[in-house]
Amino acid sequence: MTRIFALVDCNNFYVSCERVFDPKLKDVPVVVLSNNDGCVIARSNEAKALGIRMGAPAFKCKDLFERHGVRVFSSNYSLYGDMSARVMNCLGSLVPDMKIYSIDEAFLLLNNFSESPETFARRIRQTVLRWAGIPVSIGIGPTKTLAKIANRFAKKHPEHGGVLDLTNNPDKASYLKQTPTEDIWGIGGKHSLFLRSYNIRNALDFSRQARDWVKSKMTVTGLQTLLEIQGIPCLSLEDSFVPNKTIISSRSFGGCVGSLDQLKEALACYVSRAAEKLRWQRALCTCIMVFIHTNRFRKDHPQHSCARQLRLLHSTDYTPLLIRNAHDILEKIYRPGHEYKKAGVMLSGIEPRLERQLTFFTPPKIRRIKERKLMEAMDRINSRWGRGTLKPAAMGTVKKRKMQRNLLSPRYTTSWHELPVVRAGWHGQARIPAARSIDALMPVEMS
DNA sequence: TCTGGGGTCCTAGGACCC
DNA sequence: TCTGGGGTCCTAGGACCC
Repeated sequence: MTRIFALVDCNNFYVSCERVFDPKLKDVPVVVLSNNDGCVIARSNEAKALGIRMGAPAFKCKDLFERHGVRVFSSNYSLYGDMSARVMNCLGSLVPDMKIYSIDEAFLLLNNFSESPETFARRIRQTVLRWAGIPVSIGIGPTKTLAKIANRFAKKHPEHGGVLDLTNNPDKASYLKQTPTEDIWGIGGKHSLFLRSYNIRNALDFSRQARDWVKSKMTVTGLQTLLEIQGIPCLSLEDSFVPNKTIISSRSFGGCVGSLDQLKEALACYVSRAAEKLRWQRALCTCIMVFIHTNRFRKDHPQHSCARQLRLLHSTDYTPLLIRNAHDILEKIYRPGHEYKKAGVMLSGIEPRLERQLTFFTPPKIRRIKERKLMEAMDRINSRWGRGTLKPAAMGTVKKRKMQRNLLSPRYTTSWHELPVVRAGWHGQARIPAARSIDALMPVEMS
């Protein structure tokens, strides 16, 4: 049976989240910055029109921001994560087969509905807008890659009303022709330049290339993209609960860190966070990698970047053990006399807890139970009272590494103290209602 | 002065094993 | 002069995605 894939993509997601609660942001240029207010990672259409590039360093755009009155925000992941959950819950209530692809995207299967895929997609679009307050675009096609291409047109060209179906579309060739190779999902800058040298400039040109040639030049992943564009599905919807194969936790520092002790504290925080994610997916890891970098933009400073991996004696999710191992690695790779800008940890060799491979060094059951109870208690307390309520002492007690987040909006939906106020009335200063519709303020279940 | 964080998959080469 | 065949695992790097 031919499958019908739909890709639902939230428009300028982070900006849209800010706009739900602040109507003054409508029709004005808005951007959201990465951690430490470093780079531009989301732009409203008005900001895009000003020529602000994705990933542009914020300090280089400062003048432009001021000149055009661009509203600038630090990233507010509490808000975006919660809004994403609302959108996804909404989609999940409308279709049975769905795969969340990223914080702002999900693939759906649109087979077996009484309405036409396009009509149904328009209904999905309206529902998400009403329930979550977030505008989305929906592309439809016989493969995921074609659905992606359709989505691009649905988003860019308002005349489609936010939905485009490329399945059996008589104008498919024309749409492919209007899709530059670098805009094809799976073809990035390098391959796009390479294709250009062969005068392959758009998806239609690419779709006409020989399979053997594409495979030899772009490996099997390139071949997969070719077949998908030709309408032959290579990518399935997949299970939504496939565990990650690696878990990374890392940060750039607001300033620079030179001392081993400070790096150890930072690393303990990252390990602790990664181990939490590991336990969350009920898994254990067998490998741990630590990396540190100096600031690669400071050519005038001595540079050092190093990563080293260690295979653990037995699989684990026990934070103290992971911190100990991370510190051992750090001591081996650390070089005094350098100002480090970033550090991180990666856990890999991940196996489900229930399928644990015992080794000669696996601790006896009684100790494992003790460790499990300790971690469960810590996770429970932190989930009830907030992250970091209970933490390993190795993380330090004083917050020294401060992240730059000077332009943060309130956590409208996840903090009691920061809820939007409709009208202050009898108890003080007025905060104007923020939501586009009252539904946007309600948890999805209530709408 | 200031340049994010978290993932996936593929390939090649070296060390090592029998 | 001639020097096998078939594996695994690890590391490093590249390319891509959001």
